[in-house]
Amino acid sequence: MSTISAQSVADRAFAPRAAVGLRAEAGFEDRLTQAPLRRIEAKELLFAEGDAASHLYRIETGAIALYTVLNDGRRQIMGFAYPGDLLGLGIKREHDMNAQAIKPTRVRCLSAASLRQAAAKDPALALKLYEALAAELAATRDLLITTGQRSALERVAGFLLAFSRRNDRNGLDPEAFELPMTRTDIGDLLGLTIETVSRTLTKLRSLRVIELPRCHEVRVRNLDALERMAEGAGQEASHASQAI
Amino acid sequence: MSTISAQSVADRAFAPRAAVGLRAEAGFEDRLTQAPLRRIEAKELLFAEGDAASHLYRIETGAIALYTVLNDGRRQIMGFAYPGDLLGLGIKREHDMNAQAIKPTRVRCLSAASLRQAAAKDPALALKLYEALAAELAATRDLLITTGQRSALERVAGFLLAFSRRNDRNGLDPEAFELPMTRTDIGDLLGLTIETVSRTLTKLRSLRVIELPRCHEVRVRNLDALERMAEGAGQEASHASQAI
DNA sequence: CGCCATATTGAATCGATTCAAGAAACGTGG
DNA sequence: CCACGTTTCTTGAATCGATTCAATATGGCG
Repeated sequence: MSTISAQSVADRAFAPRAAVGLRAEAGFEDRLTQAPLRRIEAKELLFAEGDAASHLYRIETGAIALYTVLNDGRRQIMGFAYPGDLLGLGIKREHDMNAQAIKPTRVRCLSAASLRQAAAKDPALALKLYEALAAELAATRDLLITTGQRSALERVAGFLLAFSRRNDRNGLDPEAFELPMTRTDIGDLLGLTIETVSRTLTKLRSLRVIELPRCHEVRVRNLDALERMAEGAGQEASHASQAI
Repeated sequence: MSTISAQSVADRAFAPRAAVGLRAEAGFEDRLTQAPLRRIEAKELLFAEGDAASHLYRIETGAIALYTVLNDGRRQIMGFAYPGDLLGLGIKREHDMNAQAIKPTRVRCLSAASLRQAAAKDPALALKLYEALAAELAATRDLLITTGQRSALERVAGFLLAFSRRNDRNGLDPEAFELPMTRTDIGDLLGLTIETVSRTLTKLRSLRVIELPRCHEVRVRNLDALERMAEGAGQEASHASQAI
């Protein structure tokens, strides 16, 4: 559910994929370390809808929200990008979304034109970009399942769980993390109002599943319960997985 | 909203993209016309979740639903694929979705392994695959906005509008089309129940926006109104697009 | 310290769902 | 070709989960 995150999808990916990635890694990583670094303040836009899609970005530190806005102001966040994630993978000449930092952020900027040229000559690089795009698609599909099918409790539980799992992958504490975004951001990601997000967090707290020392700080008290709630163990006797 | 459809996204794409596509078109099209044709009955699966992702498919005739099923049976349709659309664009070794024909369908089958090899040597082909994947991502994002932000009326109106526009692109009547899928399918795409889909269609009919000669046959009576409803002109005085 | 953003909580409402009953459409076999 | 059974669709009534509106509370920051 953390979306956009190539890492978050790695969970479900297969070993050979990583192996292929390694060959390309060298050249691509070189390219990135040489790429200019850009600093963005919280709330500043990295790019906006309609801007020329001149660069591919990689988040170094911080976090960025990707979103579109409907003509009446409703906003759908497509995902949050965290360190290591790539932004701007499309093939369009202009961005069709807004990318806004939700905290001070640093990104590496690669020229889209030269990257495209390089990819035409280097199949390993091309494959790497293809994989990154496929990962973004997988993350978007995850979120689609969430907004299309899940209850508020499942959405919020799943959202929190994604932080726990990301921490786990990164060797950090899977039972304590910070929410860098506002309740409004969470709501606009999950298709809920800010009030519902707040109420649902309160409910998880009163169920002793999480603690909220501060409103942007989460401590997981019962990871199993959180996982069950994300899967829809709201109240009903859990339907046997594949039983008839 | 018709999702997955490379065509449906072409609307929003830019001229140079098509130009680039043309060069690759020749080789790719050759490859496809030589590829074996497979016939699938209605309700038959082209592939299922967990199957080896051995092939890339292109729909020749018919229609296919792409979906995932949650452990408790809820189903999210990610999109419908129509003639010309590509299926199986991922990089994973196994499919992470089900592809089920919703009417008798014919598909061309390309070996994923050989295609991958060819793409490594032919940047134009690689770009074509990349574009197709980007189109699928764009379509999925559209659907995410729909399920995340829109009301039942907006969802159904937008869904119908996609058929109208597809017909328009194909030189067919934009005011008459057939719905190849069931109400259940529509509901599982849009994140609504079958009853809500039915009621909403009835509402559009009683508002004289559409006619339903048969339940799988739609005639648009007021395209403007349908477009307005898809954009959220439910009842409120439509907010000026970009006004402050 | 005090202010403005953000977050929480409550009460009333509303849109969509659920449960339930028919109606229509479809396919199949007589 | 019609009758039948089955599936799909429609419609109604009651319910429920999430939203809306409104009133505090909290907290980050100048």
